[in-house]
Formats: sequence, structure tokens, C-alpha cells
Amino acid sequence: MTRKIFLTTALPYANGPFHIGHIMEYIQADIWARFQRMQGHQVHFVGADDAHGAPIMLKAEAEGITPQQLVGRIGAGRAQYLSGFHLSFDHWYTTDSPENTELSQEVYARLKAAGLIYVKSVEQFFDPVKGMFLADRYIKGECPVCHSKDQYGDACEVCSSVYVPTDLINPYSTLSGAKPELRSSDHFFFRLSDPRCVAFLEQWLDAPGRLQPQVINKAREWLSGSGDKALADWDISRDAPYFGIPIPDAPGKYFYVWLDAPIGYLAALKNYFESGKPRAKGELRSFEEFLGAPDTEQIHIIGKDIIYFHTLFWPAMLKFAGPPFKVPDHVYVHGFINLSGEKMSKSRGTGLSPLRYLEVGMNPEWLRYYIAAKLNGSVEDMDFNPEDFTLRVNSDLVGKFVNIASRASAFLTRQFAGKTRFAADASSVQAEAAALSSTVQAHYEAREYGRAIRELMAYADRINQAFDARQPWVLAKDPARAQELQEVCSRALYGFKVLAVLLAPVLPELSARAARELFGLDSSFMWADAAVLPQGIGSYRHLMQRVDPKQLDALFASVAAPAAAVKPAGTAAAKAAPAVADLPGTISIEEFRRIDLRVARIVEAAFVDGSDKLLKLTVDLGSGQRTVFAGIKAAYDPEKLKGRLTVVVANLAPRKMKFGTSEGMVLAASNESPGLYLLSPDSGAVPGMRIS
RNA sequence: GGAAAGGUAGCUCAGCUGGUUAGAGCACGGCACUCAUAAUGCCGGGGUCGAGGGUUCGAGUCCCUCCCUUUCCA
Repeated sequence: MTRKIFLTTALPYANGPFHIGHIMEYIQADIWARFQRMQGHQVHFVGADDAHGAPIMLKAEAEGITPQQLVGRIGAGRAQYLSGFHLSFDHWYTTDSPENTELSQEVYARLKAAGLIYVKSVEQFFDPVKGMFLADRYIKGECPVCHSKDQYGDACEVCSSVYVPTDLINPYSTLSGAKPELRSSDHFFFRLSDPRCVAFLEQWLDAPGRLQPQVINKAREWLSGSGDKALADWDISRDAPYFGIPIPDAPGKYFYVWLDAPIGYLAALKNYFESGKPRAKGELRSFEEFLGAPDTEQIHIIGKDIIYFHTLFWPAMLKFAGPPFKVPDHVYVHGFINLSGEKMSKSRGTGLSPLRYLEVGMNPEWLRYYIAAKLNGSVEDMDFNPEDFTLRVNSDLVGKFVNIASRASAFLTRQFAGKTRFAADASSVQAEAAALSSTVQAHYEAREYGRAIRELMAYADRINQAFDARQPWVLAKDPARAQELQEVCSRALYGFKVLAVLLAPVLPELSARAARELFGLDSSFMWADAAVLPQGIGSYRHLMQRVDPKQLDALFASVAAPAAAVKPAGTAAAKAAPAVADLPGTISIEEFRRIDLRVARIVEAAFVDGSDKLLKLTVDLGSGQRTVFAGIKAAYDPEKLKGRLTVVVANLAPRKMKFGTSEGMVLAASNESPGLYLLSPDSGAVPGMRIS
């Protein structure tokens, strides 16, 4: 039976480019989507930008553009990532769309009719200068518990106590610096605590196989909480000014971005249906018919940070909105991706920029393979370790897998005109392949990609072993044993084909090339192709390069400066950095031009005897070298600075210091918290370039 | 503070409902081979399974305490 699958990934917040967390999620989903398509199932894999909310509104304002312009610019940048990593979304859309407006208002109207919406007055901090209510993240003040300064309105980063903004001592708005005032306003609430919702959710959570056990536990904890942990109703409205969807019959009120974001899944699907693309897959029904059909599987893949929204609000909203809305069949949750054991952090300059990964010429299939090899069906975090990445990709993919095709093809093309020959016992080889295929199929289905990869590499090992055992290079010297040689190579080639088919969800490009160039197919592999013995082999061109350590160096060299927003994949509303406050007075462009900023290469770096802060740097400014003393000893190892590009103030008056004369100044970022971060130009810059 | 997940060889990870001397891949050492982009095969060294108690004939595997890491608390 052909499955009808509606698959989504979490909608990325449209205030910045994708980061590695997004890409990891998309790769996980894409492998699953491709796997299902190879089974002959009908897959509708859609994504969209999450475009609404205060952070986007404020960011656009800071840039002097409209939110639509901002969202449009970010949206335009998505394609290069999606195609770059072979992410086979059938459609990509945005929540700032007519479909989403219509669907969100419809869902709201139905929930209201069901008696699940009510209005309550809420007292909240208001910024009198900006003329808007402030989310917790835009309020700072002194922690009421430990009295640390400059803590956010929801929790203290020093003593990690949780409180409400009105508990803060001397609160101020991070937007304007003004002292916020308490004001009341009517808010709309979704009655999640309604017994109907609770009863439904308990039953929904319990459906066998719907959610991962860890996710059920977490959701049940929220659902059955008591006291101050009791399940609360959900505030779904925000007051103007707000970039979002207006609430019908409620002037000045908008849906909170988290209401319309998941509905964006449906809006994207609707727009996709309107585009006519599903017809090409044989799906002739309307959007409503498809969505509401009992055999449509609605599956969301998300990160662990947004479980709450997807296991409580979202199913409850859909349930009580009624047909054609249908509750999700599955919500599959993954963990975060770390870098060498450390959390990705733009402020610490760590991170793996997916765009840069592509720019330095690294193969997207390496990353797909590495991520697949480390993913399982559980909610665990994974680690990206550059050395591990290199070894794993080089050894598994090039040394084991691709090598099989290379060694088998050599004899077959040279001595047998590319024709294969299988002995009568070929059925045992096919039986092994069939067993492998079914095991791997089960692992892919359960998103246990790591297990699938382990099985496949063990199989690759067996192919190589069997090949070695028969010593084909010896057979090749004896014309009487030509047939034996041909059979040995044919079996190895078949093994390669099996691997190419079963790895196709992970390595779509490589597999498609193998299908076309080696096995003469006019389309990519389907799963069943693994059972078919190849008739022959086309001319072999090598299928994959090894990872070049230089590329990894380039990948991590300049992440220190730009790096994208680094929250894990997901609709992270209201979490963007607050706008800058406390800036010094303005200067004219002429004043700025007087500062001669230049790109410089650090050619030497050394500790300074007798100084606990300074490093002595020799920098190349293109026109010549200079000595600069920099107070960055605490943050940087001199050895690691050598060769690195940075930014220098070239016309700073030389200054005599106890240890010598400093002929300039390198630029670094810091604030009151520990940590110091040297600036780096983007790749392509050379010493001596003027920065303006 | 409350809760959850995790802590197994240098690295990345398997170890199901407790059962013989704890496994794999990679890395490392040695050997073999040369068809293959220095690829492949064989052999080997390497772990008091976070720490300490307990249950049991027997515990990475169950219970308790503690330490460390990460996450969630809308």
C-alpha cells in the first residue's frame, strides 16, 4: 500500500540564515523523505520560514526596512542551502502569507466557537518610549534573588532562579533604556486546561508509537503538573505594534507568533497544493481532502527545544478546530548538534557555518553521511568532531565503499568489456543482500540511521574481505581462471550496487551517479534495485574525494566573526538578541574615515616577559610589518594566532610601552562578561585592504 | 531550586528484559598484499564500564548516595 506522507521540519525563524542545527534537522528529515520515496511512497515534504513576531519587527526597524523586506531577504537566501545540501523539500513557503492568515483565523474562529477562547486582562511592562509592551527578554534589571545586575526578565543567568519581570529590581527596557511602566491590556487565551483538552491530550500521547518515550514522559509531566506547575492556559495574543496576523474582530490585537507558526505547516502545504506540484505525484485531491484523509500521515520533525508547543498546543488546536484539520500522527524529536563537545556559540566564536562549509568546497554528502552515521531515533545530542569527521568519511566512504567499485571495475572493464558473470550460487549473494536490505530498511524507518550505517559498513567490510580472499590480481595472471576472476569481480560489483542503493537516502548524488554512469539506469535507484544483479559496468570515474584537512582549516578559520544565529533548529520566537542600547553619541562619516582600519596577517605572536595580559604580535599590513602589543593573552594561544587574518587600526599614534613600542592596535570584542574575541575578515581578504 | 537525559578503550559509539575472559569502527604497533585515489586483508597492545555503597550465586546492565556534562521549567 502506498503511504501518503505529509512531512515537515520545524520552521526556522526568519531573522537570520540557517545554522548547522537547522541543516542537521533537514538532513535527518531529508534522508527519511528520500527513503520513503524509494519505497514508492508518496511524500509531501514541506518547509517554511517563520516570519512573524517582535524580534523580526525590531530587527527590521533597526535596519530601516519593513519586516516584509527583511523576511523576503532572508527567504531569498534559503535556496542556496537547500540545494547545496541536497535537501529535497517539495515546497518552501512562509508564514507571512494569505494562506496562513486565512488558516490561522479559521482555526481561531473554530476554537472560539468551541468555547476554548477567553479574554483576560493582563498586567505587563510597557515601554513608554517605544510605545509597546515588552516581552521578558526585552526587560533587564537586578535579580531579586541574588541581586546580580542586568539580568533578563524571566530568569537569572547567575543564580538561575526563575521569576517574572515584575520581580526585577530597577527594571529597564533593553530597547530604549526607559523604565517600563505596568499597564493592563486584554489578552486572548486558549483554554488548554479545559478538561476536554486534557483528556484528549492524555489519549493522544498514549497512542502507541506516536511519540518517542522520552517525549511522552516530558509531555505527561507538563500535562499532569500541579501547584505552580499546573497546566496553564496559553496567551495567544499580542498588542500592536506587532508583526503578525490580526485577530478577527479585535482591533490592535495580533496572534502570538507561536500560534500561527505551526499553522504555517498547513499554509505551506496549501500553497504547495495550489502550485499543482502534488498532481505530478499522482495526488489529485484538493488540499482539504488530502489533509483530512484518514490515511494521510502528518509527521513533524522538530528539535527538543520546542516539544512543548508540538505535543500540547498544536495537537489540541488541531483537534478542537475539527476537520479537515487532523492531529499529527507523529512528532519526532531530535537533540542538538555540538561542536567538539562544546555547545555552538556565536559569542564564543565557535560554530560550524553551513554556508562556509559549501564555500570552501566541502562535499555536502560528507556531512550528510557523518550526521547519518551519528543519528539515532532518540532525543540525544550529537557531536561534530572535525578529526572524527575526516577519519570517518575518508575511511568509510572512500576507503571502503567507493573503493569496492574502483577495484572491481578495473578488472571487469579491462578484461571483460564491462560484462558481469554470476555463477549458479549467486542466489546466496542475493539472499545476503535481501537480508541486509530488510534490516537497513527497518533502521531507516525508525530513524536509526547510525545502526543502518553500521550494518552497511560491516557489509562493505565483508565485500572487501571476500574480494581479498580470492586474490583476483593473482587470478588475472592465469588465463585459465578468467571466468573465476569475472565472477569474483561481479560479486564485488553487485555488493557495491547494493550499498549504493541502500545508501541513496544519505548520498543521493553519488548514488544517482552510480545508477547512471555505472549501471546505465535512466533514473535514480529505487529500493528494489538492490535485488537486481548488474549486467555490466559503465566506465568508472572516481566517485568521491577524500576530505582535505585544509578545507577543515578553512572552515573553522574565520567563524569567529560572522557566524549565524545559533539557536538549534526551531521556531524560536522572541529569542533574538535585543536591540543595542547605550551607544555613544553619533559621529560623522568624515570622523569615521579618519580611522585607517586595515586587514593584517599575524605573522608572529609571542608571550611578553613580565606581562600577564599582553601578547607581542608582528603583523603584516601588505605594505610592511609592524609590531603591535595586544592585551589578549588570556584569550589566545600565540601559536594559534600565527597566520591568522585580523583587523588593525593602522594610523593609531605609536605608543611607547614598558616592553617596546606598539605601532597600532588589533580589534577585539568583549563586554563585562569574560571572553575576548579577535575580529576576522571574511575569506578572500588580503593584508593591506582598507576597511570602510 | 524542580525535572530529564547522559557519563563504557586516544576519538566516535554498540552493549536487549542482569549470566561465561566487556565489543565495533577509526587512531596506534606489527605483518601480508598490490586490483584499487597510500586503498585492502590478517594479527596485536589498549578500558578498575564517572565515584562509593547495596541487592544477587552473578551487575556497564537493578536500588541508594555523590560527582561531572547537557537540556527543559511554557
